[in-house]
Amino acid sequence: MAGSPTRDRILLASLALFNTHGLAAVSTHRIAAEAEISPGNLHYHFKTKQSIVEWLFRRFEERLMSLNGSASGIRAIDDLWLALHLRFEAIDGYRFIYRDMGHLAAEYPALGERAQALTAQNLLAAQALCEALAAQGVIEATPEQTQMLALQIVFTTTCWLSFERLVPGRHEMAQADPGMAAYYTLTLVSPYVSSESRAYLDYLRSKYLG
Amino acid sequence: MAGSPTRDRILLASLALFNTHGLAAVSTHRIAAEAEISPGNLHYHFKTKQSIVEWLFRRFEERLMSLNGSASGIRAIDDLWLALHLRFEAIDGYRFIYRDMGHLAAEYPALGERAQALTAQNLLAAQALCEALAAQGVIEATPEQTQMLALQIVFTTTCWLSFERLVPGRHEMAQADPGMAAYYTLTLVSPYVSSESRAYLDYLRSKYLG
DNA sequence: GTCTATATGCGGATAGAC
DNA sequence: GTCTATCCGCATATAGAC
Repeated sequence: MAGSPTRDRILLASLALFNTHGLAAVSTHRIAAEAEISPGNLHYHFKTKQSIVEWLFRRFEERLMSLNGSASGIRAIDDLWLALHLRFEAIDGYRFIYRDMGHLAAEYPALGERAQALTAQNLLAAQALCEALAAQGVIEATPEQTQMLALQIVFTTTCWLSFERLVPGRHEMAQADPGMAAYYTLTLVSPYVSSESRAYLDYLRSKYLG
Repeated sequence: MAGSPTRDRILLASLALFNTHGLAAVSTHRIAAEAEISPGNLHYHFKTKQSIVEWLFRRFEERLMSLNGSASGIRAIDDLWLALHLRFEAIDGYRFIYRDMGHLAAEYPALGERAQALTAQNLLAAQALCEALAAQGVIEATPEQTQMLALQIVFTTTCWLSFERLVPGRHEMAQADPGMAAYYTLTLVSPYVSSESRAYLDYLRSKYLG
């Protein structure tokens, strides 16, 4: 996966710049400068800017899909808490993808479709997760409520970090707050949590606030 | 507000193109072509592309703020249902703003800050709305739950239409579905709705599904 | 107010030496 | 693999005639 060290430096520099300044605002020249190589050398390793974005997107896909795969092991609230943290951290690491999805899908239609496919997978994983929680008695919900809860979770994990930049007091392109994101998501689950698990959920939420 | 007819045609053409193709992807030449005028004439009416975006953003602000102002009249579930529809339709009419917020804030920092300020106002209006619902006995929630519910509503109204493009089966840049958006938002409120209002809420939701 | 023609700059991508 | 130098095209914005 590392290929050559230079190749990897380019990907790392690109990721950092895209996350900080946005996909559209970062030129290949700037990437080359950040990676401390020449523009020509950059094009030796990646023929086009698109191919850089594709590689980053692939890594993002793989990371999320691996999280989706291990979603079946969730049995209790603290499993959910951990899973949410991991997911928000993964998305935060590639935050430019969802933040600049409009531009990304318009510029690279193939990636737009893959993003849709990824969302479909996330939805399936979230549904499996919610059904597992219901089966374990952690939450009490009708099948329709379970379905909607899964949708809420996917919507939130996908868009929350982008939204966070819109609430004043946050630094626009700077680091996000995965803890707050997980806290918010647990709030969505909260109305459906059974009385046995409620104490632990309240404990987790209060611990975050403190 | 209309100024000259040409000036207004430019704004209308810009809005349509931005909504369809995205802010970054639309050039001033293309706007001029859509408005059936010359590029030079466009710059007679608007010195810069930025000023076009600023005018559209101002209209968007005014529309949302007027909705925020009339939010105090909400007393029952069907008031909420109507208010959500109006809000989603307003946002849908200027959907490029939230969809391309990353690029917009990076390119025009002043507008990014105004978007933050607008979000703060939306949050206040949503809190007032939720408190009114609680005072009327439509919902039953602790102050903290009321607070979080307001946040959920603002998050959803802000980001849902952008998220919708990510779920497969939708046309990326095409028309959205405000009905589905309102349905989803009511689901968020649902756990807190008191038994007296629940029947009507279920009626509204089932009517949408049918 | 509206047009045509053009200046200016930048970003993506290439050529060819080392 | 890496560099410097350069081409090409597009987008914003301007100049000046009508």
